[in-house]
Amino acid sequence: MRAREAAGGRVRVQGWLKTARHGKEVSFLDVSDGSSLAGLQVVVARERESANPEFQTELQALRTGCAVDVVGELVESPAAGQRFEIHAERVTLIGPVGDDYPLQKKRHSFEYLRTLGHLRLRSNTLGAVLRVRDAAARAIRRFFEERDFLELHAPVVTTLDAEGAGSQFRVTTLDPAAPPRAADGAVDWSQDFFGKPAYLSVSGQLEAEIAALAASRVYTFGPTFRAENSNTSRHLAEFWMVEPEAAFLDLEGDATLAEDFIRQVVRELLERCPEDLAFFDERIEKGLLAALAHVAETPFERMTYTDAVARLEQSGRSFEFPVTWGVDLQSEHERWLSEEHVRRPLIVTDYPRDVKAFYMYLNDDERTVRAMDVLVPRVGEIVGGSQREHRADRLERRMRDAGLDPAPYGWYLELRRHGGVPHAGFGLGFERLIQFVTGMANIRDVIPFPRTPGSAEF
RNA sequence: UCCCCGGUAGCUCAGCGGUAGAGCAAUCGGCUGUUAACCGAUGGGUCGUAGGUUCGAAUCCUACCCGGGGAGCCA
Repeated sequence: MRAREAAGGRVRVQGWLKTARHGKEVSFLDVSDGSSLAGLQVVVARERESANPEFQTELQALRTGCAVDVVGELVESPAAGQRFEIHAERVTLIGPVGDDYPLQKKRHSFEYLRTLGHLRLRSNTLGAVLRVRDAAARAIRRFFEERDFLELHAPVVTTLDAEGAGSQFRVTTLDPAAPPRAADGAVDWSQDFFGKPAYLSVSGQLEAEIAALAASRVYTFGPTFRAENSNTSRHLAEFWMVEPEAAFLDLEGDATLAEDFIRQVVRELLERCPEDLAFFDERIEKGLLAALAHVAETPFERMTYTDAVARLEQSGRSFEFPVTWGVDLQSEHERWLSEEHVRRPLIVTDYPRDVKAFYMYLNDDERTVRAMDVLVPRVGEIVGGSQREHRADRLERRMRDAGLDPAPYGWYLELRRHGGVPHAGFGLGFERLIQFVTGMANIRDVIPFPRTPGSAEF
């Protein structure tokens, strides 16, 4: 249905009615097949159908939600509101709707639409989200392809315990009512499908490190699972994550990669989804287009954690959680920094060692690690990444300091002992990126089928 | 998981101790090259669930369920 350059010729359109306006002599149907925000206006002159008595009754049934098949001539529209329209020669009602069709030709609340997971994708907003998601996914793959990153298919089921990435969903085939038990009464996981406890992956990072130390540059793009009981507009139990990992890359290069990545994806979306983004700008978040253009054109701000803390302390603002060096930045701190202080995306680097994961590269000051977060206005943290600790002795010491048993991570240490090199990567929450570029307030409305605590429809 | 707010017609909401309302949708009719069209009429609700207070509860109290906002955790 994407608009053609010129009128003329016989065309066929199959889709669903957004709205129907019936007059005495003429009916107007707005047909959409979901390929674009704007539908196509179909003009049905009643006299043309007068030879078909059945059509008179069928026309009555044409209303919002119906599926139709239209054949007619594409002509320039005489009226304002659309460039082209179809003068119908034949309109066939393929799928009628009942009186109780729940989507109306008016604005619905997103809360209500969430109760209609099987129909909400037909709404303007969710349809636009679907198209922007698709365009963003393509832009992401294009970005990495241009930079010679291999797409790595990391496993969804894992037996790794990825420290610090939240609690995991267990994967098991054991009978929950009567699992096999060892002599001491504990569940005997050796009899489970994989012979040991298994989980849905919370991150592909560790596998990506393995691959990066073989193929230099890789990225994963796939679903990720967190069993955290998080009830916010920014968290899902199942979400998509992009995780590049590159050998011979330090933190500065990692931050540059993240910045180039976000700016290129935004730039491409501005080029490829102008209609949908204009809709979000008008209906969802005023000023969105200007903000995105600003992101595409302006370099991100960068500062160290230490610097960020100093600026927060000098801000004169009273925060609910006081700022002191050594504690992680709170949401309110991140928001002040990106939304009010620098007013654009911001990369904070070199966080205190104790607030970050054990695998991050320890700086010479022994107090901070080579970590970075990309903070964007409105959404907050969109990227978290680091240069990884590639020095085996330091890595093992940090595991012990963190209270971890190095034994299960033997392979991880071995990767460093055999041809280890400096390497770095980051994780980007795909849905948060979509929130950022669409202005959608709730993450549940930027994924077709959201999974959250207590909710997993379809 | 914690704090706050809310569940009244299909949808969005008003009513906040005295027996249920509006707009939109639906149904019927009218009008119109219309644009979330417009005009008129009609139908439609055991007021989230269960208890309690009261002569009387949508309205006050308690518990639970569901939804939203914020926080924590993080992407």
